[in-house]
Amino acid sequence: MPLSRHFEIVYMLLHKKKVTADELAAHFEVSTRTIYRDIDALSAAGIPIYSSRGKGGGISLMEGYVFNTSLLSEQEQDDILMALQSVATATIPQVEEVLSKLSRLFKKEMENWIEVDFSPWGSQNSQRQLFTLIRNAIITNRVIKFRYYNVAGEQSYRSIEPAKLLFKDKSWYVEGYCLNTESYRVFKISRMKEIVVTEISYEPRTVVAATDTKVNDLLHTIEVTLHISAQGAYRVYDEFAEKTITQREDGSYTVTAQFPVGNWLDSYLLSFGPLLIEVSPEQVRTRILSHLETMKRNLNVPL
DNA sequence: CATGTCGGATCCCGTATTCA
DNA sequence: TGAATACGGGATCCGACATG
Repeated sequence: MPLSRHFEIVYMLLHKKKVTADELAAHFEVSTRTIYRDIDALSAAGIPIYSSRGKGGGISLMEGYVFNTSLLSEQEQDDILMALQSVATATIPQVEEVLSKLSRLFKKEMENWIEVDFSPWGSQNSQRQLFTLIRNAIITNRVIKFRYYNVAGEQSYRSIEPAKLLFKDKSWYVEGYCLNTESYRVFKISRMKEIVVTEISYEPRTVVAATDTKVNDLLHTIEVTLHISAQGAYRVYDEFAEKTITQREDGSYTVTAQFPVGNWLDSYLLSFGPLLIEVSPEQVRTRILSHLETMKRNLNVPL
């Protein structure tokens, strides 16, 4: 998928001012020729990328060019996802802006830019249908009713005026005005059962408050601090919001972010492999270590 | 259509050589 | 001695063709 590679190239260039085509080729496991074609595409898309020849040369961005890093902030990714999935609903102002920014960079099929995986942990195919159902309810302004299980496992029946679909931490959420509690709430789609789109229509309410905290409350999250080596730059900038990242003097990164507690977090952290230098808090570190011990035993690696 | 391979062109730069 | 020139290695660039 070339578009995501284009993004990564730009991000690498932002943080290492000069990179040779060979390095990029090795990093992406493609040929240098392909890298040059990417550079071509990027500069054709209006990114001030240039390369200097000869010894000590390499590919770099124009001096002083500050890429709008908010381009990839979590919020905007969410917006893009939403926009891509429900093109007709473009009622959220930021979406327009983000899409035009993107289309300026990548004029062509940006449908492929992000792969939406509706079933990250298994074969929950039904989530896709739910998603479509809720999306249609939003578009047509219909109240939906459903049975809901909260974090504590308690169930309740809700009627909401759905306002917005959110994609966060690998799951879909619907935000809406809950008629039972008369307030805006966020619901995790996978915990919604027996969803019914009613005939009752509603007038879209004016302001939908941004609800990062609400979503986090819902998720049982924990604040985790990661120390990731400089070689992990592309993952850091790909996967974390700008404001959570601090670069150290030696080029490595410290990231502090909210994560959902559980096995997913463990696998996620393990996926960093040698890029991960430190992790806190202690309880998370211990879990990772015990996973590694188990793996060692399973694979019969001598201690 | 994106990618890889090949071959060659071109450039930059440090170093060695030549020349006035 | 100092300036001009030659050379070679490292790097970008590009076209043509093959592959899947």
